[in-house]
Amino acid sequence: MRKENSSNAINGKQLRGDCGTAYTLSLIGGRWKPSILWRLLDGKLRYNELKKSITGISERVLVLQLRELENDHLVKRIVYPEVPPRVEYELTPLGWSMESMLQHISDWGTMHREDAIARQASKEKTVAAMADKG
Amino acid sequence: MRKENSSNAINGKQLRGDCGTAYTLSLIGGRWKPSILWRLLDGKLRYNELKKSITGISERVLVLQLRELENDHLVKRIVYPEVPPRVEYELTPLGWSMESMLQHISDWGTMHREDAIARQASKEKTVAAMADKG
DNA sequence: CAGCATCCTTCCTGATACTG
DNA sequence: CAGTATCAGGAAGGATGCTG
Repeated sequence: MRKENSSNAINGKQLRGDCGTAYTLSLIGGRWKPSILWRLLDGKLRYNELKKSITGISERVLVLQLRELENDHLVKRIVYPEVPPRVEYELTPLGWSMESMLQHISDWGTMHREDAIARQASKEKTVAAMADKG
Repeated sequence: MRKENSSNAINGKQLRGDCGTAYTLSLIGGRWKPSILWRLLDGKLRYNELKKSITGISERVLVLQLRELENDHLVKRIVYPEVPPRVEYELTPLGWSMESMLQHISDWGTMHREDAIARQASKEKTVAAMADKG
């Protein structure tokens, strides 16, 4: 993914050595990877189904992320030698081993996102009130 | 952080709405944030202690990430009005609420990083063997 | 259908020098 | 001590057009 001799990559290695967290995040930290994995938890999907279900992703990025997930052995790519072509993506056992972890992450996010939104709203309210006065 | 009108930011919002996972990752997905949080799980630390304990991080980045963590209410910044100045960072209750999740993520990473390294090694061995033959 | 190639923009990161 | 300011480089992400 990264040039191995860039200081970027070197620091990344130190981090991975540092603790497992960084390693895990290097796998699922991509912008769209959680969405992809999340959808595949419901079962295998075709390329086009993935594309349509993830609003806003570009083809280029989708393919890139899928290839990375494939390289990391989280996702399996199955090509059917047909015309028209058909390609399906499904989680590998390693991918499935993430299920409870993804659930944990999602739960935390869902729970605390509410708080964050409430905080944001009250903040904007305060700003609005100040603007009213000023 | 991002310009709100960029398509980048819009897609980010959709993602956050998509599932809690993306929200959580937007908080801890930064390159150095896991390291920072991880260290603060051992107790509060001064700026310089953090800097020294995280090898390779630049001051600028450390400050930026700390500010983001502060804005997200994961970390509290305590300034002591002394000379020389002293600033300590500690986890907020919200930060502490991440503990088991971070542990989960770290455990997964530690466990499966071994596999990945082994895979990588056997791959390189194969390549080397092929090079020997060829 | 499933994707690759190309070009472009934005963002992130790091190094260096300076300050209250 | 605990930062800030500025600049540069590289990586990630996006838009579009084309192909087996």
